[in-house]
Amino acid sequence: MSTKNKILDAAENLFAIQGFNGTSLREITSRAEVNLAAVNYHFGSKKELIKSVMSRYMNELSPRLEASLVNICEQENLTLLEVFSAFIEPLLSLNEFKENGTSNFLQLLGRGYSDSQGFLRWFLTTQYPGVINNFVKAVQKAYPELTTEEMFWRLHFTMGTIVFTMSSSDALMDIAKSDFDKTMDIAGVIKKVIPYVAAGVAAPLL
Amino acid sequence: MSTKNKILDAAENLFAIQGFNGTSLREITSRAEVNLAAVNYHFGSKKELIKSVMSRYMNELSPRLEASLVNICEQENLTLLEVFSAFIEPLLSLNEFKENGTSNFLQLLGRGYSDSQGFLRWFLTTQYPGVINNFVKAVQKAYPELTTEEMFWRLHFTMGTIVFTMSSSDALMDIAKSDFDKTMDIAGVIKKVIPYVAAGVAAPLL
DNA sequence: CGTTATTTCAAACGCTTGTTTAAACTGTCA
DNA sequence: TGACAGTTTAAACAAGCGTTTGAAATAACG
Repeated sequence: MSTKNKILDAAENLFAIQGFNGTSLREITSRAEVNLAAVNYHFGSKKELIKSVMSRYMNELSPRLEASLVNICEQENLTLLEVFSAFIEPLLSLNEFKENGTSNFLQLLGRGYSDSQGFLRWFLTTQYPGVINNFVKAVQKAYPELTTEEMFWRLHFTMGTIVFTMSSSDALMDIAKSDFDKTMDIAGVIKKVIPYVAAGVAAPLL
Repeated sequence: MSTKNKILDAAENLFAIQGFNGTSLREITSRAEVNLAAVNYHFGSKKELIKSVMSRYMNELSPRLEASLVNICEQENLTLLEVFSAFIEPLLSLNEFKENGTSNFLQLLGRGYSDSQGFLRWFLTTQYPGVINNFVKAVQKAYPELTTEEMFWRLHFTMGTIVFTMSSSDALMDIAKSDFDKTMDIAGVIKKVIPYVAAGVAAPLL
């Protein structure tokens, strides 16, 4: 395995657990068993390393996501639950792409919204605008009465729910294990959260 | 104003915007216009300062919150929307206690879940257990079919929605202003989010 | 007043951070 | 073989961090 990939893998796992600010280059290079200077040699800076870690997932995910959403849009009598499921399916497929892929990616996404003053949010929305556009289109088809403004709010609430849940999923799964003696994985958590957000978006207008 | 309070105010605002790890003591003391060593003199350490910032709010909020929840529990035919409204009212009252109180507190709460490897979560749940207990009781009365485990998950989803929304409320309100020409304040955002989370918690069991 | 106790202050401490340097090593091709 | 590009390495860099120090300033009290 190349030095570059060793760094990407180590960085990804540490970033997911400890956040971007909370992970030092020395931790990364020591876990990757490469020299400290290798990060700056191969990526230029820590910030660029973060972008590379995210891009590796987004380049894999973005086409699948758009395809899945476009596909579901052709369906008649579309429900919100189906829309969200269409969104989730490519996410879960990241586990085939990489071990713990789904979990890592969603946790990284969550970190990106709280760490590093939102530069990751800018990066994702400007680099991958097709995803959100197709998602909005699908929701609009499933729930046409929803005004654009109301949808704006509810989709951001949904984003928040997912992102927050994933970034603290380890802690939540631990509590669930000790309180209810139920072992849970990321897919299980997602199964719990989908009905929640679907119902939220589908909430009746006042 | 005392040095201690100057530090608390400066720390609170900076923590809310930049997170705990992202804010240095030098930033805090320079904005508070006090000496750097004052933090360690008055609070002992940065960690204790964080606790103090949170305690100032929790000591104000916790009794009001419990009273409001106990009060609503006496009602017949309780709905989830009423339960959440009972929770929100004391939160909004923090604005009378302190300028930007509601917004700051909720943002800090959000930071506490992602920054500093969750020690704040431990702090809050062990120091203020009454709040969550009463809330669970109220939800249970409004929606008795919900199992304890399902409620655990949905309440954490709700927490995530609120916390994420509040921590990015400034950005969201800006977008709403430019896209829909609608000026929004924190109370307005909360009015939007309440039906969403109420519907989420009330989602039918599969 | 003088004597404590409390609070402030500038300066330094030891440590960690991301980044850079220049030398050493590796493989490739003439 | 010798030369050259690509890569790795140990060491150092400057800057920032939380914390500690001991003396100066201030407040409180008999």
